Amino acid sequence: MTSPLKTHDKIRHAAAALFAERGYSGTSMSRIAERVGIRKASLYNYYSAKEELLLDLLEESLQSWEDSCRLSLVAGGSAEERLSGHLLAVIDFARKNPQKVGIVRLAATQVGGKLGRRIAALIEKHEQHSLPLLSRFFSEAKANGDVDATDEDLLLFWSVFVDGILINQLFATPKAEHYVNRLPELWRLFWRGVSGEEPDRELKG
Amino acid sequence: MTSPLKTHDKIRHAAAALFAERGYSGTSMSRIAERVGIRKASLYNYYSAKEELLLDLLEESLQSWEDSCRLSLVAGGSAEERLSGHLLAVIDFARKNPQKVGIVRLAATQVGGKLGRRIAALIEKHEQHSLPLLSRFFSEAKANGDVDATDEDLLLFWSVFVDGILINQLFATPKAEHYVNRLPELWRLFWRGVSGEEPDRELKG
DNA sequence: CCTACCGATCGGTAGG
DNA sequence: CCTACCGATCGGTAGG
Repeated sequence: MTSPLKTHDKIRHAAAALFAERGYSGTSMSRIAERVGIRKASLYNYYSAKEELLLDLLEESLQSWEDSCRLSLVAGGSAEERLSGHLLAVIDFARKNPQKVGIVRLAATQVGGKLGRRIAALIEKHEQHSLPLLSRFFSEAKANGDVDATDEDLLLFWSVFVDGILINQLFATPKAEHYVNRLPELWRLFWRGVSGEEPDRELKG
Repeated sequence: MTSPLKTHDKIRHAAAALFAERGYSGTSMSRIAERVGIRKASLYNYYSAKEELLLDLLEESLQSWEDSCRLSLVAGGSAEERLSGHLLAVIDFARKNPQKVGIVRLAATQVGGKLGRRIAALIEKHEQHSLPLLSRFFSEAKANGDVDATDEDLLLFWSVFVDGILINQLFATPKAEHYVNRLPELWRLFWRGVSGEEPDRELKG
């Protein structure tokens, strides 16, 4: 019973796909319009400029990513269970929404100019929601003796670990499944690093 | 006694800086020429097309990266010393050559079309030099009991770790120094993950 | 949502 | 290494 997409949503989908594939400058408004099946000028009924279209997509990508991953971290269970659950949520989101991750990656690399500054501000705004949550998680885990390092180092190691997985999943596209299949092993090495001990149970995806 | 740069080198420097900042499509041949101080048409005495310019820069970046990091892995010392030395070499190269790393990142994201295929082929060619070296390192380390995981998992965990650090260093540019200062702590967590034991000595950059 | 159009700029070539 | 130029396309607007 899926109703046909409204034009505005078709624009979002077409633009997300093209931006993620070809980059911001590499994607023209005409090509987006062509994929939607309308004329370029009609796009300007929905967005006043190409820049606004990208920022709308970025905002939505960041928001839905945050929404998909926040809960897992504050759910019940041991620190190990909660953090591994969070990892699975992040990876799962990236697998199911490669274009949204692509938009975030694209935006993050667009550092120059006014557009770059607006993007940086948007990303920072969202980090102010997600980082404190992680920070609190690690301090509690440390207080409980579940992990063995300062909160700051744990947060850093976590960022490195997650970003590294995402990058490898995103770039080595033909081998992306390979990485996902190896998550339990990667998790074992990661958890041994942060806790100094073997994980209690194997990660299951 | 640094002699003035020849035009060809000026072109390479200007193009690398602009590509790294603005991306491939976001950088025009006129702008490159402008920064060099010549006319756009003159660029075509050095490169037959914009595409060739990017590929030349990419080849050179990959080659000099490889040259800077290969030795550290096959030097003398314990497995821990060699791998941590290799990590320092990689990070140090990235710090000193942000534009070269930027070119590689840019190129890796350019997946579509004929250009994307040529880039992928170039990157794959270079991986055929570097990956076997790492692979052999991990198998020997495992045979010696220095690490505790399969070679394949170690290689994967290593890639994730290094790429994660590079990404965080590249993107969170204002805080890049912060990451570099935390390398010893990150290394400790990483090494505990791969070996199951505390490192013998602190990493020194 | 369209046709018709704007000035600017794109990558690249001719010819010297 | 230059001037002069090419056709194509860019983001965006006017007006309906």
